Amino acid sequence: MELLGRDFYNRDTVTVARDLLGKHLVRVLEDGTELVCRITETEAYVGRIDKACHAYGYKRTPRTETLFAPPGTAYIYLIYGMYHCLNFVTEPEGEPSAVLIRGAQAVTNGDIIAKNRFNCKMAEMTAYQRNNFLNGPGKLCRGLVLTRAQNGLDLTDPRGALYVCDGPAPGRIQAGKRIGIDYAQEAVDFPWRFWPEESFSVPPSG
DNA sequence: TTCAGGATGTACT
DNA sequence: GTACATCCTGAAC
Repeated sequence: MELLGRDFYNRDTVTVARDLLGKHLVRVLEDGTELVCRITETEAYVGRIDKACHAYGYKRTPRTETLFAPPGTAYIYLIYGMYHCLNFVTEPEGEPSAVLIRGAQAVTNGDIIAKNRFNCKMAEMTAYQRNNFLNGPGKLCRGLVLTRAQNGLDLTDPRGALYVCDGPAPGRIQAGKRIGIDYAQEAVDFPWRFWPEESFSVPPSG
């Protein structure tokens, strides 16, 4: 599969969010094990105009510094004290924008991902666990062993611990409002959340 | 199947 | 001190 390079991320954030659906996210563990997932849900965050973005209005803090990095950088932060969220930085360096990866499906080494999530093999998961495997940003990071230790990684380095490759193109793409940003005033209604029609019959609740 | 509540710690006011 | 781009559990239906 073809590695996505800097040019892929150096574009309009909403476009990148749509184009990431179906792509293969590759996480290389310390021992060389490759965990591969197909991206099934994304959200766009655009600091220039978006009150839901941590760097709205170009606000620079130690946490948001990664959002000002070059496109193709991983932005990972801690949320609610115990979970992590994975984002890909987009647009030219200095434009604080990113795509949140909200959901995925296991492609390879599913048993290792299942062990990280539920401490069991995929075949041993309950029906409830199968339906709630990687369908949320915190769940995805848990399954792929992503924490703030991976914040700032270069996604365009094929020898790095995290990168993205081409994948099977999705069919029709659906759009909707973003999740968990009720504080963001007019931005709560921006239809910047995307998922392939075939992934869900109705918009997932989170 | 849905829902309320709690866990938990960092960033920022 | 307050808010937070979340998730899990257990109870009610």
